[in-house]
Amino acid sequence: MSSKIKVHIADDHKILIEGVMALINIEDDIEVEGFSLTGKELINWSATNTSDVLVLDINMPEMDGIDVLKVFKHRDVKIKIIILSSLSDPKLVQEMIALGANGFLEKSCASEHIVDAIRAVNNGLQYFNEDIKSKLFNLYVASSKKNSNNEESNKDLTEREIEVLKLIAQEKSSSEIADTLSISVKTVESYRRNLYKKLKVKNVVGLAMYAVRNNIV
Amino acid sequence: MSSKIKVHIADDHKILIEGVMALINIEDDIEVEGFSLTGKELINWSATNTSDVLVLDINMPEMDGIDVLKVFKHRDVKIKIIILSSLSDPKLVQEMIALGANGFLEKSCASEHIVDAIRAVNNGLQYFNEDIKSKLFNLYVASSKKNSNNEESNKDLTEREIEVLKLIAQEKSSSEIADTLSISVKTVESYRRNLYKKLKVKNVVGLAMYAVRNNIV
DNA sequence: TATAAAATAAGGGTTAACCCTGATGGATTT
DNA sequence: AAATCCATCAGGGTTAACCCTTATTTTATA
Repeated sequence: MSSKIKVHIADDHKILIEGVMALINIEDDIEVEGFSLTGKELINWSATNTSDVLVLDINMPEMDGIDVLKVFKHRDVKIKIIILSSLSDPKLVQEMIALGANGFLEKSCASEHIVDAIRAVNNGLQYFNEDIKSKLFNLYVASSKKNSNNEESNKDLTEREIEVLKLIAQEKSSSEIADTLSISVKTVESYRRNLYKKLKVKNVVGLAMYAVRNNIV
Repeated sequence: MSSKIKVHIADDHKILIEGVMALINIEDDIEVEGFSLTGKELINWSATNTSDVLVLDINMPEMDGIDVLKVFKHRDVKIKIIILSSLSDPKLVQEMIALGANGFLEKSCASEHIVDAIRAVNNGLQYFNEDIKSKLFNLYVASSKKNSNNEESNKDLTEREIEVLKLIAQEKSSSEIADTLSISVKTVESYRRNLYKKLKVKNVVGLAMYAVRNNIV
């Protein structure tokens, strides 16, 4: 094997750090590079140091794991991140994924999963336990259905109204739309009014939101 | 038990219908109500009949399963739908979920899964085999990261600009935003101008599109 | 400490959006 | 034949959006 996978651990509980270190030190392809006890310490560490994988506790005082992820994302820190958390709120997990987390482990999960997770993310894979996958999957299904329900309730738009809406969503003004469709500006304004009424929105922003949410682009 | 779960089967292969019927008839809480050999037959059937659960093959000649889902959705047909397919392209599965599918089974899966799936969707649950869940999960993670990458490329929006953008996306006017944030209309207009420049959009429609695409709502 | 960036605000102007009313010819449906 | 619905257009009005410039205070960072 070329070289060991370097792991940094961030948690405000010394006992957890030591536990994880013990688990990792059994393996001969992984080593603990160091640890941080607070978010700030971690940020400082990251300014001049790096590792292959970061095991990050989400609940830390002052600056928590989410804040750390934001800073890392902003500074484009290249490190694989495994989140450790005691609870698995899917919304939170969703946010952490968006912020660049590569894996997620509940603290209650079997301890040997940590080394599997480390190897997985180090190889560019994602690592989420089944429970999280199921919860996120349900969220995902729910949102897919919600989006498509909206889609259905607007079939009463006419062809021309949809054309105009499409052009509005392309940031065109009424006069530009009139030119494009070779009709008068007044006609375009009529369609706008119909769209406002039919879609029950207050202004052009509502039209744009509707258009993008229903893929009329 | 109150009454049996009624199942309708739609597939252009008689042999598959008979196989599924055989599997179902073993169970004493499920019964086959009938079957359709084409999409059109199924649509006609649905006009005057119903069942609790529909087992729907996605590959049928003329009118395929997707078309059927669209018609059902449009007519707001209330029936739980389990998709049967030989291949599990995640994009396709995604579309079917959006169109109202409640479960998904690969034809290659163990045959006893079909009755589990029927009971699950009849109880209002989703039923997807693990393989599909994993594939969709990966899609989901990928899209979350992509969205957040966009978000990053314009991280130069200030806190206040994001607040204003959020309110704009809620169809609020500059004066309403000024009230909400307890600042002057002129200040709000300053933020608008900054947003136009930073996001390189022409008008408020561009702002709305950006907001909804980056989940700033 | 100096410099930059963010949040705040104003004056003053042009244009596009938005609202109301009303109208006509053509297509479809009853 | 009557009633809708659609696509089209107009007059005339109010307000909000949009564009330019400038400037102060606070906060963050080099």
